[in-house]
Amino acid sequence: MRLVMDKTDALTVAAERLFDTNGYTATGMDRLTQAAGMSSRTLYKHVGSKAALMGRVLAKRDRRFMQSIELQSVDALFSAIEDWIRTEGARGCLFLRSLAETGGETPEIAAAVTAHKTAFQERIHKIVAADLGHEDPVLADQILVLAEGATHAAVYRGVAAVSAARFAAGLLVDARR
Amino acid sequence: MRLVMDKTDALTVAAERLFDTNGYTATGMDRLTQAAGMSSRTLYKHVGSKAALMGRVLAKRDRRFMQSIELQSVDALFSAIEDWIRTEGARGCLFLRSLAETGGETPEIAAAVTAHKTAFQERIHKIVAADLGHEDPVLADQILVLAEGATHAAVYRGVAAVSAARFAAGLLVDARR
DNA sequence: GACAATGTAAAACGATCGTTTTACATTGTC
DNA sequence: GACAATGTAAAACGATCGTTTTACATTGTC
Repeated sequence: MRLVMDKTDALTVAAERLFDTNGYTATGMDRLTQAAGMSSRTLYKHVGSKAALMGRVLAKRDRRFMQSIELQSVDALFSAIEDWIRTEGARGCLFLRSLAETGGETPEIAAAVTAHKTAFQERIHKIVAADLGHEDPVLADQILVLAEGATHAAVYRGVAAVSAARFAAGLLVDARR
Repeated sequence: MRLVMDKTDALTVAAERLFDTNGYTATGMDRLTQAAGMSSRTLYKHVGSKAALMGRVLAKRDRRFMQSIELQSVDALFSAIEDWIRTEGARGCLFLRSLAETGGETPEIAAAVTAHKTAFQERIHKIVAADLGHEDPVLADQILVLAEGATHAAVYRGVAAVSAARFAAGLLVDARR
């Protein structure tokens, strides 16, 4: 485990913030090099291209988000989503946004999004199974929709959207217990 | 009522398609003029700027979407969302996407998104009230989250996401009846 | 302390961005 | 049929895009 961030990590962190708040296409390489304190030559030697940088950003975000939802109950899931939104803000899912921004035609981005959403679905299935004591794919699909809805309704409704999702999820889980 | 589309309408239709499938920032004005069969001079005389064009596109999409959900039951709402996705595809809400793409800093877009989401929320409250026979803001918030979730989960789960939302919505409505 | 590796700053690449202008043709109206 | 309005095609505006190159400084290793 590294105790300090090297320059490449710092670049990824800075890039995630810029892409998230300003959009992938609208963020220029000069803003990225400047924010990372790195020359463009070094940036290109390390990551190869803007699309590859976004691939790293999304892979890292996937790890970070997935770690924050290593949970055993549906209620804890929505609590974690609320925490995430409180600290990170709510601008909609960065994965879906960057996929749509690029028309699904940037391979590094498309691959990262598929990997993340597959992992996210599987995680929700596991959380539902742990909560209920058995698998329930039907309920898991409902919880997935609520989680995605909380993330996106929060853009204009704030954490109230997550509270509504959490309460609804509780009712749906109880209906299946 | 006009029976044929004039050139400005054709431009808005073409622009909606291009912005929706390729993203707002990634779509250049030359692709727009070409798709609309219109010189750039005429385009600028009519709409003023790219941001203003997007404002028109979003205003028109708002009207079209809102007309498609003039309904009196929650079940019919999700049926309409499923129809919409079957004919239009699912790339996530164009309003939220263009807002995020521009960092919320393009006035024409920010205004159109606020107007749309306010109207959307109000419509869901009305649909819930019509279905239940009385107002229920708590249920309406839950339905809003499910609708937003269906829209975005459908990007990778297809219409199955809408079916899951529809079924969950039925349970939540029954719990309040 | 030689030297390869790795970094920097800055210019340059060709392409494309949104927008305006030029020069002219087509249209609709009195 | 004169003439203002409205259209076109195409060049041009300055800015910026992602990426590469040049010329040189700093670093780490034997």
